[in-house]
Amino acid sequence: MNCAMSPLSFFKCLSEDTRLKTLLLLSFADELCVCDLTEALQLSQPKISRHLADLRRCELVVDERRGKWVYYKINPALPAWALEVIASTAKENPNYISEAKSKLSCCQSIC
Amino acid sequence: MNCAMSPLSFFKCLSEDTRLKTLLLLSFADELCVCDLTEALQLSQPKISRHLADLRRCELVVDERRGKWVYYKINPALPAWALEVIASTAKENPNYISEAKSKLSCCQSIC
DNA sequence: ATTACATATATGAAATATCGTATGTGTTAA
DNA sequence: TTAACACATACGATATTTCATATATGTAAT
Repeated sequence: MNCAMSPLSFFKCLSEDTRLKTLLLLSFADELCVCDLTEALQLSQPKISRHLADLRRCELVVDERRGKWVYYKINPALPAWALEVIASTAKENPNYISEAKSKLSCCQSIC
Repeated sequence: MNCAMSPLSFFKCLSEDTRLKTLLLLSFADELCVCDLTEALQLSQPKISRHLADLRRCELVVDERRGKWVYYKINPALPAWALEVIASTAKENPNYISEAKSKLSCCQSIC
């Protein structure tokens, strides 16, 4: 996935299960590290990491290293319409992420 | 593309250029036939038709035959959040469809 | 019935996306 | 400086999507 912020590349990012769930979880959690996501989604670390790299390349998320951990959050500089798509999708589709969300109740990187 | 209305299949529909432009055009034009879309997007009839079939399967659009023509419109029964995603994407990304829109000024099926 | 036109689908080839596994990089603590 | 941990990336293999081309279906008019 070969980005440049356009509606098409934006939706391409949202068109894969791991990336979509990651974005929706971030829309609730504000900030998560890679190990939180591997726990929540029950997926391998390289798989999570690869999809986070896609999201970074499209500038849908920004990362920040703090010590051993790398924290990701939704890019606050995204256009308003894009932020709203993510927020309303998260809000209106609770079932899609409820299971992952429950495994996030106590973040690995904090607790 | 193997649908059932879920956020994931919704965004998969929006993740391809032809399908996304088709939806955004429909969001302006209300109703278009296949030949309008081939004109506006300058693409082959089977290509348009195939993508419309995907959109139908996911229930993002509904079709109605009237005489020789088949008219498509956005499925009015879509959940509100999905309708809003389409509408706000169309509104906030005028450049993405301006060229196609200009070739639609006089619909083939009507004029 | 035959023709013309609008649209739909089947088929295999080509392009693209995704994945598991192995390995590399950066950080911390001993 | 070594070890342990968190994360990133490279590499093939596989799966999925997309496409062009050919052909089928449905409608209307003759």
